[in-house]
Amino acid sequence: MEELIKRNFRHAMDHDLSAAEYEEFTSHMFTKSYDKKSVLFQPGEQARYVYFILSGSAYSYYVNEEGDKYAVQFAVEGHWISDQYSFFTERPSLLYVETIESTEVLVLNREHHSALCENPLFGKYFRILVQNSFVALQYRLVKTNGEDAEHRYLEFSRLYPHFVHRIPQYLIASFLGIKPQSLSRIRRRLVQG
Amino acid sequence: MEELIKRNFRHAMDHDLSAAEYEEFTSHMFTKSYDKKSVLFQPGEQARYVYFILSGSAYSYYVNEEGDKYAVQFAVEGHWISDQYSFFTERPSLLYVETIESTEVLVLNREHHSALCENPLFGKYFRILVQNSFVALQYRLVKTNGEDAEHRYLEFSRLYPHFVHRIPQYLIASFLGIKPQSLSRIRRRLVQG
DNA sequence: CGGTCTCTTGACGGAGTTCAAAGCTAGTGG
DNA sequence: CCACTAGCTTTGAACTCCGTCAAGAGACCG
Repeated sequence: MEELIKRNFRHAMDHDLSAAEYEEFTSHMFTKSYDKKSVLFQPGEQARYVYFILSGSAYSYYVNEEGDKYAVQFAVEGHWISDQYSFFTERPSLLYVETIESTEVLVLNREHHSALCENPLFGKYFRILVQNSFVALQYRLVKTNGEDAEHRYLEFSRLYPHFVHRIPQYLIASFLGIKPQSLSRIRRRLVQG
Repeated sequence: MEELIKRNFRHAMDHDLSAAEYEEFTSHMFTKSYDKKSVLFQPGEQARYVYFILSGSAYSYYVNEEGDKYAVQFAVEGHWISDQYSFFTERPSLLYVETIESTEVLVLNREHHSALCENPLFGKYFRILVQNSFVALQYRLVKTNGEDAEHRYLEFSRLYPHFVHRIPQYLIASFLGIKPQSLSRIRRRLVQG
């Protein structure tokens, strides 16, 4: 777990956490374990926590009025996940967050998040996380809007190769905005011709 | 212009700018005028400025490899516009920003933006702006992904009623991810049936 | 008044959905 | 350790929405 967090800081900010910094950073978080397919929170509730995944995987998704499910974000070891909208505005979440596999997370609540942000190092770290979320979302909008499903799938495979064989196809389909049947057909086309 | 900015602060943060604060906020910005259809910056360039619109309107958009154009954001008086990704990361922009009408803007560059952020009041203001951008983008993804074009258009009309009769239809179509012909047919259906 | 830009309308085609059913696979309990 | 089941993936056929191509009608500006 220590190595995972330090690597995350190195990757996001080119900064090696000292022992004291690591201590401060993790002092108010606690670990929690979930079975597969556990719901961490749902629409209506506030997202009171952000979760750092230590092992396993989770995803956030939305269900529209017709009952169709659409994945918003996938997260594996070393990723953060939550509904940032709800977490920051304290308004009810629009999203579910649910584990895919059996998963262990570090939990951070809003008060401790704010407290950590008083330290410029951690403030900057969390600002970069928000910025990265924004960038990923805009990139997704820009690169997938107006492309057909095959392009979207190829782009997804290129960006997240480690997800392709780890996340169930019906979830990838819901991320791409298509039905599992369509993704199955696309994959067949790509293999055959 | 003064009223526009003060209203913006009131709306974003419930804060009434004092004369001194207003002075500090605007001291390093300058105004600039553009004809309609002027390009403020394009892909490849860095977005070195953020623009606050005093009068007129502008939008950001993306052009894919096939040459199709997709609007990302519209902005009228009292809105900010830029490519935040490029502005914050200093990497080349993915987007165009272009005026729709003849438009007057306040211009703020990165150095002065950083300087303003040293003041906690303005730091918070700009953090809220980024947060709002993120929220709007996620909301758009969540509310339009998987809906048909008619739903997307109705949602757009509901969220931005003032845009519907001010932004040309072919730009609204490009925002919705459809062709102008399709939007025309959708509008006819809505009026008739 | 002529030219360009925008919006409308029609006919056809293609990508993705829906409905339905069958094959796989992994996890569970006997 | 096997058998069964529930959930995931694949496949087929009919249908729907939107895109493409093409052409015409308005609107705006010089």
